Amino acid sequence: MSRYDPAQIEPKWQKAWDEAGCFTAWRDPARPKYYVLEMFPYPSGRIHIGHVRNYTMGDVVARYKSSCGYSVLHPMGWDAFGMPAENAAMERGGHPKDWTYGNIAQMRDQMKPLGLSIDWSREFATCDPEYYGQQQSMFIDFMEKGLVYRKNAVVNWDPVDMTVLANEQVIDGKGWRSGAEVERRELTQWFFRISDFSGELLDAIDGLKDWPEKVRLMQANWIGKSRGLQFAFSTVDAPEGFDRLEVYTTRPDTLMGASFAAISPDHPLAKHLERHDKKIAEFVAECRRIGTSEEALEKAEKKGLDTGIRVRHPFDEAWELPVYIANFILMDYGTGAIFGCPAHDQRDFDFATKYGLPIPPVFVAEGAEEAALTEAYVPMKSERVRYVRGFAGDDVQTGEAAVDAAIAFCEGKGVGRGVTNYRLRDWGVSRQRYWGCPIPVVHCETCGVVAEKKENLPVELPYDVSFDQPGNPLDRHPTWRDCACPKCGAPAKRETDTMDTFVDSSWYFARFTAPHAKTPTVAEDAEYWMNVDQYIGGIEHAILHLLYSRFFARAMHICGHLPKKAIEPFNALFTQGMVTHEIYQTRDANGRPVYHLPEHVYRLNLYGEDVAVLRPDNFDAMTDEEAVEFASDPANRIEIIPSAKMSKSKKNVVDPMDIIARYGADTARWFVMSDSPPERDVEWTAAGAEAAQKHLNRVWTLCDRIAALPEGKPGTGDEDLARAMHRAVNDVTQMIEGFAFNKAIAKLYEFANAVQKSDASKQVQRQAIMVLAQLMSPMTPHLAEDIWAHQGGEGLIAQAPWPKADPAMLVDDTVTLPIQINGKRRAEISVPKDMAASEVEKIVLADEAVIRALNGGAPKKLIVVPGRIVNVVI
RNA sequence: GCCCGAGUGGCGGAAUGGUAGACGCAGCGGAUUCAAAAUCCGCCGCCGCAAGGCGUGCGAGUUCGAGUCUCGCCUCGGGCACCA
Repeated sequence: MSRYDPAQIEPKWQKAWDEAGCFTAWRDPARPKYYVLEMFPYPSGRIHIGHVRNYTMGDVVARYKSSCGYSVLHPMGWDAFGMPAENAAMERGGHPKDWTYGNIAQMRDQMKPLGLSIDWSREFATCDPEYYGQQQSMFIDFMEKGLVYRKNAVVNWDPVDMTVLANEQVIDGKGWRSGAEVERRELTQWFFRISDFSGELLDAIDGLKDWPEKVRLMQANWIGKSRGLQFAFSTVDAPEGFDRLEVYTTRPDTLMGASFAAISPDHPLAKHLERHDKKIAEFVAECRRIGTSEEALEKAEKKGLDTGIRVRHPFDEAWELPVYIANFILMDYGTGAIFGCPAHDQRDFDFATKYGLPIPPVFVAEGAEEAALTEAYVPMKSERVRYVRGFAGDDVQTGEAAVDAAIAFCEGKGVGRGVTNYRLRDWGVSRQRYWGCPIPVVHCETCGVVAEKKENLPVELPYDVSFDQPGNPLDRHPTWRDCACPKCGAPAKRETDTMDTFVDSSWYFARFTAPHAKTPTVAEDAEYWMNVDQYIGGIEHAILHLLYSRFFARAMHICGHLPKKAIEPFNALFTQGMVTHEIYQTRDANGRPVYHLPEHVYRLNLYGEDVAVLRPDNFDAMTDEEAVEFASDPANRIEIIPSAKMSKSKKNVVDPMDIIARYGADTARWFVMSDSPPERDVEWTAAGAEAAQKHLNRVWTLCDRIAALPEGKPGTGDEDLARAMHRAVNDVTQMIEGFAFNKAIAKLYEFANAVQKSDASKQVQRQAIMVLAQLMSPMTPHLAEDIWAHQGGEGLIAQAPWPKADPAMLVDDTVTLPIQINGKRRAEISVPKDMAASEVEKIVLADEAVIRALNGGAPKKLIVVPGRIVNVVI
């Protein structure tokens, strides 16, 4: 009798696949292609269970499609630039490059034992000069096509560390290391013109049929198309050059409810005023301390300052409105100036209340009378309301109709024009950091901003940098910065900004089609492999990464790097849920949170209370009683924060390597695919691994037992087992196609139970176990190969064609119909599948439970849903 | 604050508007064993001896029939443009 020993069989079959070249992708004109891609990982150093879940899902699809006869491309790479490498260098010394490549090597070593069907010959990291050099080349192409430009933009500035901070590094308005109040500072930065594509990116969402509806909605909302009126107020008492104030509104129908005008602290008028007015300067400075994130701005207390300037209402010269500077107005949206209508906007209402401004209603609910408001009245735009201060359209109309009428009216009067606006802003790609793709540009005193010559690419990052001072090491590098102007040859300075890491991840999927080419892509490879047929990744990337990639694909097409068909690069998208874990927290002397890894925490249930303590050094030497006693002391307790997305910064990560070492990869794979639906978050618990292991053992034992049956052994129930087999093939296939892996696994449990209980002939049992192995092979490929070989299967299961269900074996002759009385199930009957409804009715009315319920009377109604259910209404 | 999503037994979860709880975990009972592990068989939403009643976050509604559809809430999670 053989034993299931993953430690022995897993390396064996991985070697067999390698030797057979099972996973090397090649252009095969004879077969349809299938490109399956999981979002590539950031090389943090260790894979976590979320990676295992993500890559196993992709692997199931890749292996399944390969069995179905497709020529499959399933590559892997590394999203390798970014802040953590620099943070590590600052905290622990060392170099970001060494840290990153060291991490990649470790993670590759951790991933390989999973037995993923990856074409490792295509692997690359975005920090490879071979990759980012091509990215620089495309940056230059984008410059030539006018897709790139420079403008001023604000960043978070830490005045103590003298460095730019990411939003993540700003905590409650303070720098994460220095604790200093963060300021906003303007820098000249590089931008991609994604907003030129707003309309197209929005319209094309309709074509993304195989994307989750919620992602399409989120993208549409992010792009944020709005129709409104842009017009200018004429100003009173404004400085020279500011005799007009342009505002944009999506509710021009509320113009008669205007109560004030407000401008962003970054508005040119505000900037002008702060130079001459101390109070304004102080207020604007206060606004700038809020930070740059939209979340911070929206959550901050709404404040404003009256500038003393007035504007004239466009319909009434005598009607003047005060102009405030307000901290919640975004310079990037519309014109950076608004008029406030407090009656119909809660934020404006709060503002008007705070500063004692009038709140005139423009419309009231249909049938209601005008009355003083205690909160803003904001009905749906599609709702009909009665206008009491309307000026265009009907008295009673929907908001939509009123907006259209108001725009038409204003255009007719020469007050502004209807415009379509988008919320989407241009993509700022400049980062004042070392560990990123250098922007391949040179600043020359005579020629200005000049693109580097392509033959000089890649502009490689210098290795000799130090992280002992804050700020960008490229800025203070002694020689790297100095260069010759590509145009005139005079001494010039390199751009020291590097690119946002989102740029790196916006085209890697295209690069995988020709990963080592001397151009960004190769036409025939892109033509054959694009698009990605199935993209799989976290829901947290639903907006930015996917939107940037959609833009990038268009830009690459414009520059001739992708075919037209690839401008929407991902045919189907699946967003997997996240693996969550609870968080363990203590606080340092300054009250700032400190997080702890689960492996350093002893977690137990103490008299019904969930308790966590940090494991003391001598924890392993403690007896259970001592450990409980230690945990009982409230002084040792640490805080448990409810389960959240696993993140390195919160340290709530678990190590899948332990599971692989202990149970083998197939168990880990089986486990992460079972139970939770793949699109849903799953909280990590260790309990299920044992169960998965047990089941795989059971399947192996079953295989062994069947192999040991005497040849030609007759049996009973051949037909039943054959039917169960065809049913399993049909169901599991459907469920894999539909990304319902947890349900596929439930079916596989059922089928395994059926095989185990069967006393069919050896021939049928053998067929059943081999089909079971095939159906399991996408999830547990090693075990499946071993069963296949044990039963004398031909070749590798990885290369065997996917089994097909015989439709004739799927139909049952009789069905069980539940009988409901007034919608509650009361009985059931078994009838031939095709029995006429009238026949069914007769049987139902003769049923004992029905007769009892009717109590001699006749039913009000009798509903027969053929093949499903019967409902008797009394 | 704004946008998006999710809530079903002790737990993870099944359920084209049609038998709520498939499948698994945990638990309970039994077989095997000197004993244990492993394995196998059975039970397993709640209340109730039973008949029966109640049950899908809360409150309404549509329907012969609602976990599923509509409206209003509550709670939790994701994103918010420099985290990746």
